[in-house]
Amino acid sequence: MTVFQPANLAQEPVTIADRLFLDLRRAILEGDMPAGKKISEPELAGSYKVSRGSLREAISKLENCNLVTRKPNIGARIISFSVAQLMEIYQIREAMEGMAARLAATNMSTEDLAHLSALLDRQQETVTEAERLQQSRLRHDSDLDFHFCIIQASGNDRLIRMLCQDLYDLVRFYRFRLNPSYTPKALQEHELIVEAMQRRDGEMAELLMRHHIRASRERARAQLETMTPAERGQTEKIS
Amino acid sequence: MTVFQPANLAQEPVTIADRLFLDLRRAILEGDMPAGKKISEPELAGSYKVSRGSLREAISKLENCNLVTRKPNIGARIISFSVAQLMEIYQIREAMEGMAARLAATNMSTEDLAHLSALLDRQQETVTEAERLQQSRLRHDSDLDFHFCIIQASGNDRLIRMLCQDLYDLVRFYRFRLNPSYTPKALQEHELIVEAMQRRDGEMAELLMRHHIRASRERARAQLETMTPAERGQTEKIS
DNA sequence: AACGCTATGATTGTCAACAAAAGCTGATCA
DNA sequence: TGATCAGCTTTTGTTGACAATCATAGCGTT
Repeated sequence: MTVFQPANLAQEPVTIADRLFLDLRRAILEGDMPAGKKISEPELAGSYKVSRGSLREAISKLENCNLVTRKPNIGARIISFSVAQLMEIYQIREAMEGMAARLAATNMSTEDLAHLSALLDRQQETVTEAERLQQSRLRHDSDLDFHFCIIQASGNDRLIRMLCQDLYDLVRFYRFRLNPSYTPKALQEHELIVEAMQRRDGEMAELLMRHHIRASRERARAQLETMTPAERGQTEKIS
Repeated sequence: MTVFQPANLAQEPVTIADRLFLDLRRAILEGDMPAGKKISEPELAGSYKVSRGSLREAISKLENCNLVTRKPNIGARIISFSVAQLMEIYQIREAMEGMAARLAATNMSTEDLAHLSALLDRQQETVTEAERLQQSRLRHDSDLDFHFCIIQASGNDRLIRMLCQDLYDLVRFYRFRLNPSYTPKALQEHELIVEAMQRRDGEMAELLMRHHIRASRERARAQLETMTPAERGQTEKIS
């Protein structure tokens, strides 16, 4: 089995609650439902033409993905945005993806490594192309692909689930709203990581991955500080 | 707020599904429900005197804790036991708790550090006492307390939640069934970690924590290999 | 005018019945 | 004898109605 599968671990939804969960998740991630908004069960159930029971099950799944929070007898609401939380996520990714890179360095098959390297080459071309088209989302997606590949190659199933299912939904949530600038530097860091993995140097791969994520965190922080208060206002924590 | 609160983050359950969730979780963790067993909704709902709706909500919460798995149209079952999965958990803890120790080294208040040091002293006494009474569970609980304190002191709320809510239920699940021997060596390693934190040396605290968890993993692995096939048979993966 | 209390409306939690799917039993046929 | 399929049973998914809880607005009191 190769690790090069689409980032969307798309298992065909068989149940109504499942389909609803996927729809709602997409809506939240892509900003169709504003961050921090309270969820009205009767209203949502009506607009999606499902019963409240199925909706509650879908909401429960969203809670697993950390995309909504629920309080007893009060209700659910979309998570709200905070810079502090984004920094926390970067810290966790630093630790976990560092470990993933270490494991991937020894576990990844040579052909998968070749594919990963090819992916980077394509990205190099895409960067200039995307730059021209102003399609930053293109670059972001390929950035996510890179990280997904390495995580998948770690071989640690639980690590994969914790990252891909639990944490990366949050990453997408923030990424969509921040639309961070994606510097060529990040691509260089990616290449260094792959080179270490090609040398099967797990220790170095981990160090480089941690450095890369820490650097990304600082780039995001710097970008946030340049944003106008108005831009941040929409996204600031609502509590 | 001090980090020295009971490991059971006990918020009084207000809803039936909540209370049921806590009951079931305890039952699973303490082995009242055998690992790998299929959950019959009508049966469980009957024995706990609740409706299937509430039960399903509780099961959904158990799924979040990674204590049960659910397949559509087939049902839920208690997670089953596998050595490979236990090793995976140790790897994740190595990465995440290492980061927690690094953060705690700079965040922890001096008085909390003093408390932690005192906790270790008490454990030192308790070890001999427990040794005499053959109450290995005593030692394990205090081991968990140690790790909980450092995680809580990291200050990273999401890291705390991912570890304390998601991963440590699994740790307890395995710990109850393996009943691992708790060597004095582990206590020494704990002391080294605290000393590094007292020096506010986050880098070293992380290294020592990672070393400690890696060593614990190898101790667990070694102990597993000495177990008879019969002992392991009850706990082996049922698939 | 400000604070607290009460009644009302809306929302969430809970339940039991219905529909659909999976698993099993036993009969049939090669 | 063995496999296959039909029909039945059991289990899960889904729904709408009922009960409990929370938020709000209006009133009265200090």
